[in-house]
Amino acid sequence: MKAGLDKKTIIEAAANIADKEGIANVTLKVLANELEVKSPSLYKHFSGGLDELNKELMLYGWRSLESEITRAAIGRAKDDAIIAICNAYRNFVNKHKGLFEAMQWYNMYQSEEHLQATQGTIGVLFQVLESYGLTEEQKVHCVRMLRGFLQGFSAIESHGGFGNPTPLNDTFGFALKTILNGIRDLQGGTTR
Amino acid sequence: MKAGLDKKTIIEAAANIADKEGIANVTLKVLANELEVKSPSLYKHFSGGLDELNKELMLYGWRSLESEITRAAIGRAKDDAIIAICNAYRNFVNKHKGLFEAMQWYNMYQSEEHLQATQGTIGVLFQVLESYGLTEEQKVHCVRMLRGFLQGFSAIESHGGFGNPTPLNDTFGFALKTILNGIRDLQGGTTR
DNA sequence: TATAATGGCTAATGTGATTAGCCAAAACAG
DNA sequence: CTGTTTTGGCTAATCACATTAGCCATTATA
Repeated sequence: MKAGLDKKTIIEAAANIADKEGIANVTLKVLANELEVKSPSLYKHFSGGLDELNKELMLYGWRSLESEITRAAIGRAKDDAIIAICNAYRNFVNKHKGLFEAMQWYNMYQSEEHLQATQGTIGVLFQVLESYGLTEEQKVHCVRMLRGFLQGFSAIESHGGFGNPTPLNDTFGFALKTILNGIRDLQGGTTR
Repeated sequence: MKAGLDKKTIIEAAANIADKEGIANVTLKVLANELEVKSPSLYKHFSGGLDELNKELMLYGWRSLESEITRAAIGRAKDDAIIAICNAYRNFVNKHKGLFEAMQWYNMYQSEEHLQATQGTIGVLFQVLESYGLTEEQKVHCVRMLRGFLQGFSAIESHGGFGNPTPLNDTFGFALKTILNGIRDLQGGTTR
C-alpha cells in the first residue's frame, strides 16, 4: 500500500517530466500520476505544495549542473578548463531544457535562495580563474561575463531561438575564444 | 456601460502588471480588476484567452525593445552604435523585468512566433554590423554572441542574481569591450 | 428608425491546488 | 510479542482561476 516515495524520487520524476513534457506539465496532478499516487499524497513529502517542489527542483538543477561542471574540469587548467566547463554547461542545458527552465524560472520568486543555489556553480569558475593572476575584481568581471553569456546563449539555443543555419558550435567556439582573449588581456594589463 | 477597451490598452495594462507585480500576477482576474471589468469580458478582445494574451504580451515586448534599441542607435555607427544598443537593451530589461520575462517565457511554447518576434531586434544589430566588412557568417556569430550575453546578463541582473558588491556597470563595460575586441579581430583576420 | 454588431455582464462548468480528516502498515517501546 | 505512535497513502470537500454560454444595453449603420 505504501508506494515508498521520498523527496529525491519525486524531484527526479519532476525533473524528468520537465525535460520530457515541458515545464508546464510539472503539476501535482501529472507528477502524482507518474508516480502512481494521488496528488494529495505528495503533500506528505512537500508540505509547501507546488511552490516548494519548484524550489527543490531549482536547487536540484543547480546541484546537478555543478556536479557536471566539476567533473568536466577535472584534470584541466586555464583556458582548457574554462572551455570544458562551458561545454559542459551548454550540454547540460540542451540535455535538460525543462530543468534548466525551472532553474531560471524560480528565481522570479526566491532570489535569496536562488543566489545560494548558484554559488556552487559559480565557485567552480572562480577556482579555475585563480591561476590567472587576476585581482578579485577582475575575476568577478570574468565570471559574470561567462555566466551571462552561457545562460543567455544556452537558453536561446535550447528553445531553437537562433533562426539561422550557421552551426551553433562555430558561434560558441568563436564566443569562447573572444572571451578568453578578454581574460588574457586583463593579465597583460594592456588596454590595446 | 462600455468601458471602451481595446487590445492595445489591455496589453499595456498587462505589461504594467507584469512589471509592477510580477509576471505571476498577469492573470485574467487581476487584469480585469485593473481595467475595472469582469474577466469574461476580456474574451471579447482575446478569444484565445490567457494564452493569446501572453503571446501578444511577448510580441509587444519585442516591438518595444526594438523601438528603444533603434532609437538608441540613431546617429551612431560601429562600436559606438553597438554600445548604445547594448545599453539600451540592458536598461530596457531593468525597467521592464516582468515584460522581459514574458518575452522569454513565452518561447517555451511558440518558438515559431517567438522567432519572428525577435527578428526586428536582431535586425538592428545586423545592420550596425554591416559597416564592419565581415562575412555573413561572421556577422551571424557576432550577433549571436551579443544576443546571448545581453539576454543572460540582463536576466541575471534584473533578478538580483549577481551576489557581489562589484558594480555591474564595470562588468558590463568590460564585457562589451571584450566582445568588441572579438569583433575587431575578425576584421583584421589575425587569429592572435 | 430598424437592425446588426459590439462589448459588457451573470451564471455555470472544468481543472488543478490545497486542506481535512480517515486508516492501514511500519516502526518502535515496553 | 503486543500496544502505541508515526508514516504515508487515500477520499471527500473547498478554492481559485480560466473558460464557456447565453443575456442585454448601447452603438453603429443600413
